[in-house]
Amino acid sequence: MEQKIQAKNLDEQRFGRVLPHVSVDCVIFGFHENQLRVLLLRLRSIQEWSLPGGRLFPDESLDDAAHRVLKERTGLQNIFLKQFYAFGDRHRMDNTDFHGILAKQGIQLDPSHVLFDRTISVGYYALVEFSQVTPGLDILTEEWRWWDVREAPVMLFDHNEIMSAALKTLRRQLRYDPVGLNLLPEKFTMPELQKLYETILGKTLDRRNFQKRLLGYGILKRLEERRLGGAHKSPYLYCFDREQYFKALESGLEHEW
Amino acid sequence: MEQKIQAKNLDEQRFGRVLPHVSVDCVIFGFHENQLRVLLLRLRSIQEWSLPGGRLFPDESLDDAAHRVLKERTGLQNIFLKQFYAFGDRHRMDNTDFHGILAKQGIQLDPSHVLFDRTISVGYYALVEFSQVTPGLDILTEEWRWWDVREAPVMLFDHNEIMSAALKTLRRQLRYDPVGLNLLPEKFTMPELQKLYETILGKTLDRRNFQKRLLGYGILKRLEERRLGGAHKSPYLYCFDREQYFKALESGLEHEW
DNA sequence: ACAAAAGTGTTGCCGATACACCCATGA
DNA sequence: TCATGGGTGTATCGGCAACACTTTTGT
Repeated sequence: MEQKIQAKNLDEQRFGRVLPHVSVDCVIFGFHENQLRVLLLRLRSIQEWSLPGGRLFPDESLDDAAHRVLKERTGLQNIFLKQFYAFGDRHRMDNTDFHGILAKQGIQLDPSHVLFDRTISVGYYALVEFSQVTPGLDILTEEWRWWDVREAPVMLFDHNEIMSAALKTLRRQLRYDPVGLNLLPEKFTMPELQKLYETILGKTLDRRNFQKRLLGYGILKRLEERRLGGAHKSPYLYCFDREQYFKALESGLEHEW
Repeated sequence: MEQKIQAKNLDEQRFGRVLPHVSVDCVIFGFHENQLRVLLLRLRSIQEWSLPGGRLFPDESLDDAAHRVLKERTGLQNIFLKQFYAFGDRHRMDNTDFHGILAKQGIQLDPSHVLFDRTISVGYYALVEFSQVTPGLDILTEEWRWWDVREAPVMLFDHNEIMSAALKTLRRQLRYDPVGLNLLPEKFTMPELQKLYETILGKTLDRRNFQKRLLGYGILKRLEERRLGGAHKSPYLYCFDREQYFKALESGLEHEW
């Protein structure tokens, strides 16, 4: 009975007023301790981890839905968020036996329930500043965690594939996306920025050439401060010159990596 | 009565077994007489032109649906086809009064009919060889026509926006897509290939540099033949070295335009 | 023979890479 | 004082753009 009520709540709160056959999934990237990470969550009673996602309300655009999911998951608004691909394989959801899982909990849902629909998912990727994120748990979510992209677990449905596609897009888009601005804190050093690029690209870059290049874009401001406490020579702090940054992005940051 | 039957047919043939809320739309590019063209069609009783599109059968992937639409429209199979964006604005279909149009014909459909659903559309673009296309008319289609992309008419829904987005993607993807191979006939001259690129990019290119660059990729084979009948010096004919082409595409054709 | 189009070669510039030296800091 | 990391400068190389001359063809 308890369970039945829960199923009913679940239905009304999450699935009562949503469109069938369409969803959004967000690959939320963060950067911490020199690792590129993704925010994943594990749904109640489901073993596999999954990407934060959700369905559309009838009056909501795809973009709005993605922003809403992001806000529900990270508490953040006005985040950099970009659609990158729609996943529509016929059997993309076949690896999960929802009926079995729910049955074990004594939850019965009609076979025509939205949850079992064959669904096209539109993928978005987000760049967020790690330290600002404090995900909340909702009724469906049992656990959340940041994973190193290289060590991501087996996920629900085709979510591993979606994550890989997001990463690939991110790499190709490095020139056009405000990567540093969104993934790093307000102030950062040149080596830190370089580490971010190296981590995303998965290869090392020449220190001197990197600095010349990035400064060449004219989108960084060097501050008077330096980062103290390091074991060696203290590096300068930089921040983004937002006005210049967005101006530069429109024309693309040229150059290949 | 006649009309009612038609409405019923329409329903069974086209909408009886499809998913609601999702569709695909194809921007089909061709090249003819030095113009980049798109294949548009006009649906029966609807004034505006539209992109060829359709809904998904329950057992069909997005890609399969796009290929099916393409085949229905052009008779072509194994065509270069690429997904480029999902369009999901809340009001993207608001500019058309289906109820009014159908009412004028005496066709009554239930307000919950799939046709009136709020729909997310996944955009694909295709590159086809103009001369090979012979579109067929189906029960819903009244007229089809190739339009110069620069002179496309006002279209249904947000189809103008979808077409623009496709064109923008095509330009950015010039390096990665087998543009020439799909849009030109088997054999072609260097000036013809250059015209294609110039038309897509919307700007003129230096003849000598263009030739050096394209030949530099090592994906073209020069034939012994020349194109005769021109008023002046007869140019060589080329064809693609398919093996080399696909090998080169994997690494990307480098270089920016 | 002449006009118009097509084939080919050379130069110079700019950006990216490769590489070396000096400086600051904490242990 | 030394090891380590951070700041800065220079030489070279390659790709692309700019550009000119010759050849072919139909009229």
